[in-house]
Amino acid sequence: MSKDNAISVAPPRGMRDFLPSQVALRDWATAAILSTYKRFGFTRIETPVLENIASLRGGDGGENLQLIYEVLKRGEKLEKALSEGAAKDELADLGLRFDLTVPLVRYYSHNQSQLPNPLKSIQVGSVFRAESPQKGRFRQFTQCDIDIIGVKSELAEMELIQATSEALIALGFSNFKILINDRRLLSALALHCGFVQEKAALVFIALDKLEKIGLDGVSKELAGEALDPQATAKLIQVLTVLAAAKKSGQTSYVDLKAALPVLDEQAMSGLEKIISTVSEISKGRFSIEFDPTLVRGMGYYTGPIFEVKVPGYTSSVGGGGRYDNMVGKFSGRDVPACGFSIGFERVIDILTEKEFKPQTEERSIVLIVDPERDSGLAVLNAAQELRSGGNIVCIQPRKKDMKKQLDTLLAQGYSHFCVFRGQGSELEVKSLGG
RNA sequence: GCAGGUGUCGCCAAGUGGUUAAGGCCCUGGAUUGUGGUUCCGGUAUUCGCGGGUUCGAGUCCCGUCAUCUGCCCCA
Repeated sequence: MSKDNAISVAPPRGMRDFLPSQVALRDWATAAILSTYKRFGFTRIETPVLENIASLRGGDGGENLQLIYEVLKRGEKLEKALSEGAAKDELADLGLRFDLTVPLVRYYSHNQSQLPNPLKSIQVGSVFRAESPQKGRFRQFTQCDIDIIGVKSELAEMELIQATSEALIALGFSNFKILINDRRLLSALALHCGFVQEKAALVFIALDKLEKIGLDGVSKELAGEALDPQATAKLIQVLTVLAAAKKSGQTSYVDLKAALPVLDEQAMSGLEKIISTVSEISKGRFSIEFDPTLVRGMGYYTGPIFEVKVPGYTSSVGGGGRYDNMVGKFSGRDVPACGFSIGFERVIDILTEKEFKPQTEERSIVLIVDPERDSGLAVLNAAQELRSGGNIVCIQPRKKDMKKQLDTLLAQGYSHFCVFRGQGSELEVKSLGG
C-alpha cells in the first residue's frame, strides 16, 4: 500500500480503542456499580445515542449545547435545506447525546404510562462532546447515572448519595468527600448582591473558581465582565468571609452558613437534613460537606447539587443534583427529579493509576493445536471436554517459537495451557507460570 | 483560543549533522529438536508527517504547515 492513500489507523481525536485488559477493568467496574445500584431498587434502562436535535437543544445543557455532534439531514431533506440556503443549525436534525439526563427526561415523558412511579433508573452509556480532548477528558466517554423521577422530598437526594457512596466503596474508594450546595442558595446570593438575573451565570462561574484562582482572581474576573460594581463589591465581601472560613479549616456547614446571607430557608433546611442524614449513614467511611461555592455546569439544576472528591485527585469523580423543571419542558407537566452520575472515566483512570487488577477465579486454558495435523472436529471436541470442567478454554494454533508463545499467553492473563497431541491422546493441562 | 512536548515500517521504538536508518511486536521462509515450554539462520522502510530553507552533507539544525498529546480555560 502506498503511503499517500494509507488510512490512519488511529481512532478519531478524543476517542479511544480499548485493549482486552482495559475492557476487563471497565467491565469489572461496571458490574460492581450495577450490582450496588440494583440492591437499592434501581433498574436499568436504555435510550438511543442519537436524539432529535431539538430535544438536545431544548434540554438546557448549558455550555454543552455548543459541544453537540450534529448529524446532517439525509437525502431530499438535506438537498432541500441546502437549496433553500438554510442556516447552519437547520442542516442537522439529529445529534449525539452529550449527557444521559436530557435523554432520560425525554424517555420518561414518552413512556410515562408504562413506567413505575417513582422511577428509579440506572443508565450506563457513551455520551459525546465535541470538546478539546485532554487528560481525563474525551470526546466519547461513559457515564453511569442513577436518577429518581417523581420524588419531591430530600429522601431522593439522600438515597442517591447513599447508593453512589456504596458504589464507590465497592470500587475500592475510601475517604472521599461529598460536596453539596443548592442552586436556590446561589440564586439568592446573586440576588442579594444585586446582580441582574441574566448575569447570574457569570457570577456562578467566577464563584466556582474561588478555590482555584483565589479571591483576587475572582475579583479580577468579575471586574472584566462589566458587571454592576456595587454588586460585585458586595459579593466579594461575602466571599471574603467564606474564603476565610474555608482557609481556617472551619469547613463545617454551620460556620459557613453563618457567613451567608440566608435567603432561602427551605433550601437551607433541606441541605441540613441531607447533610446530617448522610453523615450518619456514612459511619465515618466518607464525609459530606456544605460548599457554598459549588456550582456545576448544567443549566437545568434547580435545587441541591453535589459532587464527589477523592483525596489526591483534583477533578471530581461524580456529580449530580435536582432538576425539577426538566420533565415539564418535555411533557408540559412538572415532575420532580434528581440524579447522580459517577464519572466512570475518572474512576477507571484512578483504578488504572493504582494498578488495580480485577480478580478472576476461573482457570483459563489455552489449547495449543497444530492446524496442519489436527482436525477441527478433534480440536473442538477436546476444547469442549476441557470446558466441561468449568474452565475458560481458548484454542490457538501453535507458533514457531513456543516459548515465546507461552510467555505471551501468560502476559495476557492465561493461567494454563494444554498442547493437543492429536485425537485420542490424553489432554495434559500444565500451568503457565512455570 | 493561548502555551509546551511529540510525529522514524501495520503497531511500539533506537537514532541528537557524516557512508548501506538498530531492535521488539505482528506477518513470513528455512534449519534444528525423542509427538512439541530447545537452539539457530533468514525475509519484509531507496526512507524518517508534509512543504520550504541552512549545509559539501539532515531523521538529526531553522521556518512554515498539518496531526497528536500535555497545561491553561471549562467540564465527567
